[in-house]
Formats: sequence, structure tokens, C-alpha cells
Amino acid sequence: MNRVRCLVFNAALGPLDYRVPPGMTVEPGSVVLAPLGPRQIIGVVWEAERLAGTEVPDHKLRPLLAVLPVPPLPTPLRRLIEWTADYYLAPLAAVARMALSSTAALQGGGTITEYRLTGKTAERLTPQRARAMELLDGQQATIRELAAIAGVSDGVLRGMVGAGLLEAVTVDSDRPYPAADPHHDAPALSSEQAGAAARFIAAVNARGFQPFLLDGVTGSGKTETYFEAIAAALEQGRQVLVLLPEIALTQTFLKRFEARFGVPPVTWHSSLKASERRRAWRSVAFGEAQVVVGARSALFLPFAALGLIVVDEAHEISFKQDDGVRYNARDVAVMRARFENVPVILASATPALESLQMAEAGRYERVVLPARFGGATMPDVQIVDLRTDQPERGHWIAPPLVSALKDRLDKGEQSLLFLNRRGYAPLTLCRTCGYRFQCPNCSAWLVEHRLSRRLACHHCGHEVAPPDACPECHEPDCLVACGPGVERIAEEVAEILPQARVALVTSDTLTSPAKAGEFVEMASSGAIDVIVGTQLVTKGYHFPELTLVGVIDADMGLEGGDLRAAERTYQQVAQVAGRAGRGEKPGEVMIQTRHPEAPVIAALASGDRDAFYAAEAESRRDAGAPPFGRWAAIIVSSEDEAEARDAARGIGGSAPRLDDVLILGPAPAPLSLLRGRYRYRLLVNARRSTELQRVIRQWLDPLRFPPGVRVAVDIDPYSFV
DNA sequence: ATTTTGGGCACT
DNA sequence: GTGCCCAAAATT
Repeated sequence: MNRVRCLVFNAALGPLDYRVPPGMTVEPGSVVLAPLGPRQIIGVVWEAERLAGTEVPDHKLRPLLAVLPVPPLPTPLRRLIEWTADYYLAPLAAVARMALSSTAALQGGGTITEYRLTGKTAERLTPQRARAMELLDGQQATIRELAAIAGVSDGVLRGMVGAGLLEAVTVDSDRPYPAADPHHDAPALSSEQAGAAARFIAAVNARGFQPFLLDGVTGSGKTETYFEAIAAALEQGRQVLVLLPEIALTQTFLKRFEARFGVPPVTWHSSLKASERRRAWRSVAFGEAQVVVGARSALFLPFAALGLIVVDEAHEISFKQDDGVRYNARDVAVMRARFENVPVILASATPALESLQMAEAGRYERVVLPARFGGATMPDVQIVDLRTDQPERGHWIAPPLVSALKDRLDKGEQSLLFLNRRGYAPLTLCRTCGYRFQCPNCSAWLVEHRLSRRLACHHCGHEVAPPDACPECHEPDCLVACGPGVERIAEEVAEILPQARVALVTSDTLTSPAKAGEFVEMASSGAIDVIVGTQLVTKGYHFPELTLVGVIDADMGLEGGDLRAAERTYQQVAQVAGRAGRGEKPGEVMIQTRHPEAPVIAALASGDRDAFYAAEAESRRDAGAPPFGRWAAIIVSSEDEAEARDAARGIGGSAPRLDDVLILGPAPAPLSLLRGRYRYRLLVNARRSTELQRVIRQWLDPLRFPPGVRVAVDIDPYSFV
């Protein structure tokens, strides 16, 4: 009997065996529809020897219902799915689901109805019909498009369909994307860029696994360099995946791509509509999409003939997914390249220590672009010590930065103030009774958003209108905003420089590509004097007139639950500093801090990147932190506080006692209440050589928990929140 | 995850 | 015996 093992899309279910009915052919990777009880589910045929399953006798097997009209998931992708599930301790079905992320795509391509002239003529025509007959000659499009071309209403055309003058044609709506031209507008590269590009091109042509660390200062032209590698892959007729942090997927990047290759790339991100998602997924699977630029989820697309992977801004922590399957797209990208047997380029001006270490160990080839493109110089960095140069009461911009801002305004140059905190103020309290506005679902303060008149939780989306009186003591007009957010900084700038044109740039103000485009347009044309923004402004933008960058609070990132706090602060400040002086005029950066002596601040001041990385490496080595040791977090959550605590204690109580594994906790997680769930956390710290996943699997697998308790394991965590 | 099943219990 | 609720088992 012809039986196959299937991975079905249900994380609670193991692999299931089915019978292949006569006349149906399947192979590993085939996407199939299978019966399950009274229901139908989607599954993927898998190599039986790779999926442990309980033996079921032949007579119990039910036949598969259908093979879905998509190419089988390619072998390298199946190996990647297995690796990801194994490494991140995630159910195989949950990972496989990420690869089949468009249900619509699995049902087949979409169709739309277009119309064209039949060639028949009528003896008498109304003026509109005559006009349409003339203008629509040789055209084929939807009714709406034809109506626009002919300058008549839909009704006229529908009448013509009825009269047999127009005929319907069903066309594939998932039509191929226009072809990218590798030679469209090849730029002149500096000799350093050309050298780097040559390395990448050679690797693409060699068609083998080769990881690169493209390490180049901000403004050194990394993008142009890897564009040449993309061109090489296109010439071979192979596909390319470019991963970007979601916020860098801007019009700016797409325009640069279009300028180089003549057409925009295929994009993939979470806000695609179902039909766009279907079109993109299918064109990737059938090998038609040439270059896909996407957020981390693009990593699991079913490329038919991948030739190159690029991870830009590879240091970005947003490549780490923090719910569901907690994978790091940067690391999974390297594994995908390995299974696909293609080169992968990790590009960054501020690489993660983990990536630098891999380069030093010779596992990645390091390609360096040490200087800015076109002769621009690196900005001059100054430290503003907030302990001696105090801002006025209720203000956050210190005197030296105030005078620098005035100076730029006088000269007609642009400034950028960076503070990684949305809203007006992070805390609102009652002056009379001390009441603080807190989220009912999370252990977090509500952030005041003055522009939208809301108090909002940044973790769960809870919002309330700010009341006039204190909810606790009912005293009117007693609520005070504590601490700064970007809105408040913008207000302060307006106060200091009343004549300046100030733009506020956060995810609250740049809510659409159109608004982002508008901002870029205004900033480039000199219609903005001061940009105040969150990390949204730290990347992707290039404003030649921007000569001053002020970092409002460089110490902020050093607090909070981040294992790599110093590194992240370094990266954020270095990235935002890199916006300054990219044109002909040199840039200046002022960093406000209360800890000028902290190694990360000192390194930023002196521009001595190597010293920072060396010091950071040393402290990580001492702490047994990555890349010298390994971390994992176990997060136990429940809507019931006691239930979560008991489950966490149960896990702690059965912890293995091993020499090279240190287990901390359980303790309440820093965000002990998140979206209505109480959370406890254990941290596992192990030597690099430890088989951490095996230890955790053997530890947790035998344990059973009440139905409301969720236990999540985070391998290589970034956030300890 | 969803559906089916079966046991315990109250009620007729 | 029947209906109902909830927990446990099965789903290939």
C-alpha cells in the first residue's frame, strides 16, 4: 500500500500517516489536503524517516483528499524548517506554517475579468459608445480601467458588453512581476566598494555556501555594494532574498532599488493584503519573483531557485521574533544559505558581537568599507554631561545642545534630535495623592500621547482618554506629566526656537508609506529645520543638509531588561550619529549622558569602535554571555497569578543539576503582568559547548501543566522582559 | 486544535 | 432510562 507521512498544520498533533489514493502522485514537500475526523486540514508530505511517528496499521489509514496546486516545498526549505524547530524548541507544525503563510496561495492563482472590443460594430452608436469604440481599440483591462481610458462611466461599458461590443476575458490576476534588469543603471563604485562587490560576485558565481560580514561605517555605500551581488544572481537567473528590519522597508529603499534595477522589488511584510500575499508567494514558489525584499517572515518563503541572501542592518534586534516561534532571522538566514548552498551577506555599520566573533573565528568572511562614500567625513562627537550642564527645570535639552541648535538654524542647516520614546511623557501622576496611571493588563505605566489625547499602554494597546481630575482623589487639574517623550522634546524645541520648522517622526506620525514619503520630501527640500524622532529616524535616511545630531538620553538603553544593553546603546547612538554630515558639510553629534565614564559612552566619544567591542567582549566573557556562553529563557505565564507561580516553581524544582549549566529563578518577569497574563521566568546559562536544547527538552518534556499555563522557551534571548 | 466519547450525576 | 456537564481520549 502506498502510504505517506504528513506534517499537519496543528502544533498539538504529531505527524500523521495517510494512504495515497490511486491516480494521485505525491513527493516529499507536496502540499496536501487531508481528512482529520470530520474536518479537512492542510499538511505537507515529509520523509517518513525524518519524522518520528507511532506506527499505525494500514487499514486505519484514510486516503488523502487532494494535492494543492503549488510546487512541493523544496528540500532546502524542509531542512530549514526541521533545523529551526529543533534549534528553537518549536513544534515543527508551527515552523512549517510560517512557510505556508498564504492560505490563499495554496488554493491556486486568483483571476480577474478583463474586457476588450469584440471587433463587432454597430450601425448606430451613442456618442459615448462611439468615443469608447475609438479609444479602446487594442486595449484590454478591467471595466474600471477601460472607463478611465475612454473617459466614460462604467455603465456605458456594461451596456456595450450587453450589446456584444465588448467581451469578457478571464486573466490570471497574479500576473508576473516586471523583470529587473541587472544592467539598468550600474553605478560608479569607489575602489573599496568595487573590491567588496567583486568578492560577492565571485561567491554568487561560485554557487556555494559563503557567509559574509559586510562591515562598513554609516554612509560607506554598503547597499550599492550588495546590489552588485544581486545583479550577478539575476544574470544567472537566480532569485535573491533581501531581509530588512520592518521599519527600514521604506519607500526610500524601494526607490533606490528601482533606480538601480529599473523596477521595484517584490515586497513581503506583515501588512500585505491577502491578494498581494498570494501573488508574491506564488511568484516566489514558481521561480518568477526575482528579488524579494522582506521582513523576517520572508525567510520562510518557498524560493524555487535561490542564489543569494542579504540581511541588511543585520545587527537589528527586530530580527528576533518575540512571540510564537522565537527565532532570530539573522541566524536562520545563515542556516538557509547553508541548506540552499548560496552566499549570505550580513551588512551592518554596527555588527553584533556574535557576528564579529564569527568573522574573527574565520567562519564568516569579513568585508570592510572603512570610509564614507564620496569623501564625506565621519561626524565629530561631543559628550554633554547632564550632571554639570543641566537643562532648565522641566526641560531636557542642555545648554550646549540648545546653542548648537540655534547655530544650525542661523546657518540654515538641519538638526536631528533622537529620543527612543514615543508620546509626550512616559508617566502621569497626581500631584495631590501620588496616583500613577497604570495599565490594567500589564505592569507598565500608561504613556501620555498629547497629540492624540490618549494615555496608552505600549505593550497591549490599552488606551484611555486623560481625565480632568485624578481618578483616585478626584482633585481637578492635579495631573502632571513626568519625563520626556519625543512629543515633549518637539514642544521644547518650539519653545527654544519659535521660528524653527519642527517635524516629529515616530510610528505615530509616519503611519503610511505616503506620509513617510512626504516627510522625506520635506526634509530633503529643506522645509524642515529640526527633526525630532525615535529609532525610526536612525536608519535609511540620507539628508545632505543634516549637520547636527543630538541624542537626548544616551543612558536610557542601559536600563531595562536587555542582555546586550551596552551593545544596543552603542548601535543606536552610532546609527543615529551616522545621519549627520553625509553631504559636503561635516557633521556634529552631541550625546547627553549622566555617565560619561561608561565604556560605551567613552567609545562613542572617541569613535574607537574596536575599543568598545573589545571591552564588551571582555565583560561578556566574564558573564558567560553570548558569544562565549549561551542563554535561554523559560517563560511561564497564566491568567492566574498563583497558577503561573506554581508551574514556574515546579519547573525550578525539577531543574537538572549539571556542572556547566546555571539555572536562575524562577522569579517574576520584569514585566510580571503582560496582556493580562502573569509571567514568571527562569534563565538558563550554559557553556557554549553544552547541548542546551537537549538539556531543556529532557527537563521540560516530562512535565505536565494545567490547561491555562503556557510555557515558552526562548533560545538566545535578546530581551529579558 | 477540534471533535467525540464516556463517566458521573440529577432527574424522571 | 435520559439529559446534561465536564474531562479525557482520539484524530492517521
